[in-house]
Amino acid sequence: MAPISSKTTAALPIGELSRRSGVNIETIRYYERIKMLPAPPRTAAGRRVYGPAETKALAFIRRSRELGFTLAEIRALLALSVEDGRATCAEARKLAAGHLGEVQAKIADLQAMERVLADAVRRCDAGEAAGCPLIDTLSLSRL
Amino acid sequence: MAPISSKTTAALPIGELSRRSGVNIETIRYYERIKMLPAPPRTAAGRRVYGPAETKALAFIRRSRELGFTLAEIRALLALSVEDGRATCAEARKLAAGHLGEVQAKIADLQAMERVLADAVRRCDAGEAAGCPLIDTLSLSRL
DNA sequence: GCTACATCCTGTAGTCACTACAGGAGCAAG
DNA sequence: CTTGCTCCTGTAGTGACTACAGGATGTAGC
Repeated sequence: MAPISSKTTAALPIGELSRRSGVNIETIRYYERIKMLPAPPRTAAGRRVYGPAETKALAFIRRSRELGFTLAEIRALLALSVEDGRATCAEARKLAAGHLGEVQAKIADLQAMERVLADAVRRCDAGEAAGCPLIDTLSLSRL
Repeated sequence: MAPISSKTTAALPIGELSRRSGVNIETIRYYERIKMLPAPPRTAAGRRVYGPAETKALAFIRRSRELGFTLAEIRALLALSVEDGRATCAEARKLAAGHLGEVQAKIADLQAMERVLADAVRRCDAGEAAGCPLIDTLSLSRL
């Protein structure tokens, strides 16, 4: 069995954290600048040293970004993640439900685009009479 | 019957063009600045006057934006729309097919997000044992 | 100790497609 | 003539990064 505190994430330089988290070095520094991530301790020479806390926060941010949350939303979620209790969870649920609605709306938008595009491409392949069906599709506006 | 050349779009000031096209005034001027739209003639006092050609170009751009094309892609499509011929149409088809692929990929991404979000919200409603299922979902990374 | 080379630092500017002013001029109606 | 609208230019801000420039530091081999 692995020891309780395995030292694999004990103290990482930014490059190693970047490699492990899949988050760009520049992006990590950017998160620090805009106060999404706490400023980590530094070596005598001024290099950042990341511990488990920062590593976890970054993983949280990355995961949230993958789910499409904005940085503003993630800031709120991060604040909620340190507290706990029923009210906190309800707050988080509300944020996520709102975001879920936006995701679903965006899917619907994209599916509408997909239908029109697929149809135009198909008509292009079918080789219609006059002109290009694709250009024609873009030219007609329903106004 | 309406006369062959109805004068409804003969010469519009920018505000009217904006209202009819649904494109923001600032956006129309922005398109002119980045050369997406040709610079229209001006009145003696320097005000823009839009004719049918500009109106059509703007409608083309708007329609293309609604279908998710980038301005760079639209620039290419606009160039193609003035030419014609089989090669031109094939070129347009290629652009649209590429874009269609991107749209489909984005839909797949969003659907993956949707699944995870919907599941997390559902588990939140179910009132699980320890902690908030939503925060937990965001905390665990598969790395 | 010296030389490469990798990694890190700060700070600034660029990306995309707008959007929002500030500060001023022109025009139409009452 | 004043009120209020539309229009003009030019600049700066948005979100979420990304890409340098120009320099300091760390590490490995000789």
